[in-house]
Amino acid sequence: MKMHNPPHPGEVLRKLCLEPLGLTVTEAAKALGVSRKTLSSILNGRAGISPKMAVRLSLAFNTTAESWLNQQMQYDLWHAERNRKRLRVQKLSAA
Amino acid sequence: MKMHNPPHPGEVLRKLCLEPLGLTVTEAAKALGVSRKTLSSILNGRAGISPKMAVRLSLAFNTTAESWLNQQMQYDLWHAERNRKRLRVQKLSAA
DNA sequence: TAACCCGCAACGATATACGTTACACTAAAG
DNA sequence: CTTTAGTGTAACGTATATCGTTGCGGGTTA
Repeated sequence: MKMHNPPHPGEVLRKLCLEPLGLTVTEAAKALGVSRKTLSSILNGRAGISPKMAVRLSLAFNTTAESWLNQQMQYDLWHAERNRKRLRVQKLSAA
Repeated sequence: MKMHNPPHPGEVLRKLCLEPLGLTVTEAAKALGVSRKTLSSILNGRAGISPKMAVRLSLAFNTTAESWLNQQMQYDLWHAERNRKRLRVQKLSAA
């Protein structure tokens, strides 16, 4: 069981992509082809990274879309697992 | 570049979980705590596997939620990559 | 025939991604 | 001090997605 809160991918994006290149949010949003608000929401953890956005990031920053989606998945999964005790689910397979 | 269409996770779910246990859709849906329609949509490729659903599957079938979300991610990513040429994105990092 | 299972259409509630516009705050430059 | 650039974010609209309920037609089986 992994027990530490995975960072929101937006934080990583800012620290690893925008800051090293000295990019402003406005500049990066324009280059990515999205609105400033859309990028800002991601950077501040108010929106997730969609598959389409992951592809945009891969094109702009020469990375893999998979790595971005993977981070998003880990983040979503961690939050979903936190509430798993509230789900009433019967076991269907033998342990 | 991976070039083969990844299967929809719903197919895998049916083949690897429902059929081996001889479960009907109705039974499985009840055990998972979702409506028959919800599960049917997933099995027939009309809905994706959400993080919450992945946790339900992990509890019912003694698997990892990550494996289900990973399959969903590969599926979504493949479809997003297919249209990446339509995205107007500027490169921001040196190759 | 009757009981059960299935896919699916229709409708609503809720959430997310994305856009535009507008406002207030900050920091830097004139 | 005034102007400007950058930022966060609220409001509002649109499109799409998950998930629920209800109901219907078709298939299988007892």
